[in-house]
Amino acid sequence: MGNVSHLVTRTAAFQSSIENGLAEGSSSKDRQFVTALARGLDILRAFHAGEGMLGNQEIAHRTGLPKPTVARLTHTLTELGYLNYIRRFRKYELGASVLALGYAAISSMDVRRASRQPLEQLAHALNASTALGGRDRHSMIYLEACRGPSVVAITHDVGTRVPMASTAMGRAYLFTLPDVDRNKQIDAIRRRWRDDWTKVKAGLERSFKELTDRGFCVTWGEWLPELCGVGAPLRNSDGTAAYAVNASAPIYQISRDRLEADWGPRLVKVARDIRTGMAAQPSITASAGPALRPMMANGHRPPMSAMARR
DNA sequence: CTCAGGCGATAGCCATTATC
DNA sequence: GATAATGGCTATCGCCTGAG
Repeated sequence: MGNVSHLVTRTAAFQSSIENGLAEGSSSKDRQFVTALARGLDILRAFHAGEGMLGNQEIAHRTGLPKPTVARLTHTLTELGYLNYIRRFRKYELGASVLALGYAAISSMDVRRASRQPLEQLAHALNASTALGGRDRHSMIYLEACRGPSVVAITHDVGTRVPMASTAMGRAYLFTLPDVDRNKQIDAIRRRWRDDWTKVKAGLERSFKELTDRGFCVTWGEWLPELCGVGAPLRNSDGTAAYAVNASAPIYQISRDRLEADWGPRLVKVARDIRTGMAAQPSITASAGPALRPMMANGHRPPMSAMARR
């Protein structure tokens, strides 16, 4: 495999790469598509984990929106609690209402509960980082993340976004999509990486062959040069690929042979165990709701948004 | 302390688009 | 098709910082 580290050599570089054309996927002819809403959501997406505050100028740069438009939207989002304005720095940070949305989404995912224990056990057994991911437009986003006892170099947490094209998790997800959906995603990837499409395509093809032959794929320094990993798809009971799992570690900690002979088969088994666990568990709304949403004194449950605002 | 320069925010106007 | 809402462009204002 050639050196493709220049494609995306840092997480920040990847984050920048997804900054442009955020509202893509919409059709100008689609009368049901509300552009203003999409733009508002794009502004929220401009904020990345660990980056702190952003000013309107930076948001405008990241989203490709005009500054006055950004100013209006950030004002509106602030009024609604989705952004906080820090007067001292004249910048914005994500507000509590965003957390409420994220919490509401993540707490209702059966797959996340079913995956936690198997991923934790695997992370400890391999001394690796393991994760469950789902699609986020043309990226993968971590829905669960576990770390082995002495993994020092990888600090990806829940909410981390990684590229679909150059990670084992993303390729595993792509592999099991229905043809029509996969082709759409690959078209988008080709547009995004048009300058390096030959290399990206070669990587995808190699991974798809591995997935066909063995049920998992291996990446070696293709996203971050110091990182390697294996990925496996996680299909819904109806056969569609809704998620993917991975195990990753710094390159110096592991040999490629061991990735292929040991980690891959183990990850495939974990994916199978998670799917079995999902089938055995009742819906979150029936089983975990009370534990997640404590009763108030009057016997009512506080709304999620109210809990997150505290 | 003053001033200039840089940066970010926004008001005003007008064109375009969405909605009814 | 009428009206309201949205968005883009430009100019300007205000704040901050560093130099003198």
